[in-house]
Amino acid sequence: VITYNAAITACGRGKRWKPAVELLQTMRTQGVVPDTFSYSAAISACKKCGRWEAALKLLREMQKGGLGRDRYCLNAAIAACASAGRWQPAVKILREMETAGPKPDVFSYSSVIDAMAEGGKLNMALNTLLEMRSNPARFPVPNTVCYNVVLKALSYGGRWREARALLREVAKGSLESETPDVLDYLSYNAVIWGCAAAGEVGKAFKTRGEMQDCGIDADAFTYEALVAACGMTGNWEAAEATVLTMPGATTGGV
RNA sequence: UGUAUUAGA
Repeated sequence: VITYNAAITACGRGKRWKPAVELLQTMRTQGVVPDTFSYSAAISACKKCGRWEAALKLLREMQKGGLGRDRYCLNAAIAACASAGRWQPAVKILREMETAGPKPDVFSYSSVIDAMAEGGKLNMALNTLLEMRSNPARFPVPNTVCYNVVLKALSYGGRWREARALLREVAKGSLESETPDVLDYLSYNAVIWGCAAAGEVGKAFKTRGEMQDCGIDADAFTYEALVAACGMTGNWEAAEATVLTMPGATTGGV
């Protein structure tokens, strides 16, 4: 079984959902019974290819076969809906988990928030995040991924002010409580891109400064955003100056 | 052996 499961996972990594699903059938003809590991890997393979319906079908198949559906399978199914922007089935699975178990974890919520964001329900995604934060007795504490999903959606949805406000609020909060940083380079890059895309060059650079202040290194994606922002306003001198601040810029030749 | 953001070309 473990060998088959590893093969299904490998199909997923290669974005080959069909062979992944077919392997489940192959197992049975070989007298090997697929387990929850097999299904979570196969559902995830569907997710990687945008096949949310195939993913939900596998979930139904598990139930029909009397195989208990665990968190991994349900979370993978929510993620499959998220990648395809189908927020409604994602929410439905989450609600079922809330009422009938297994109790949703932070993976379930980050995925469902992503589903809302990808499905254009940005306010719903934001509210879910805020709800998690305000009710730690009922919900898992939102982690980096939960914030990143919302920050990215706000940023790329043109709501860079809110994205920056949330970013700064979270940064301040983790500073005050001395908790390890919840934000990472993805959080900052998303907001920097959001500012850049809106032509808010100053805010983009300011956000990069805050990124440095909390010890996160700018990467190629960060510089790309900053240069794009300068380019948008036609400020080629600033763009060039930014390029020259990149590590290795003076040794790589320009 | 299995699940979430990982980028906007």
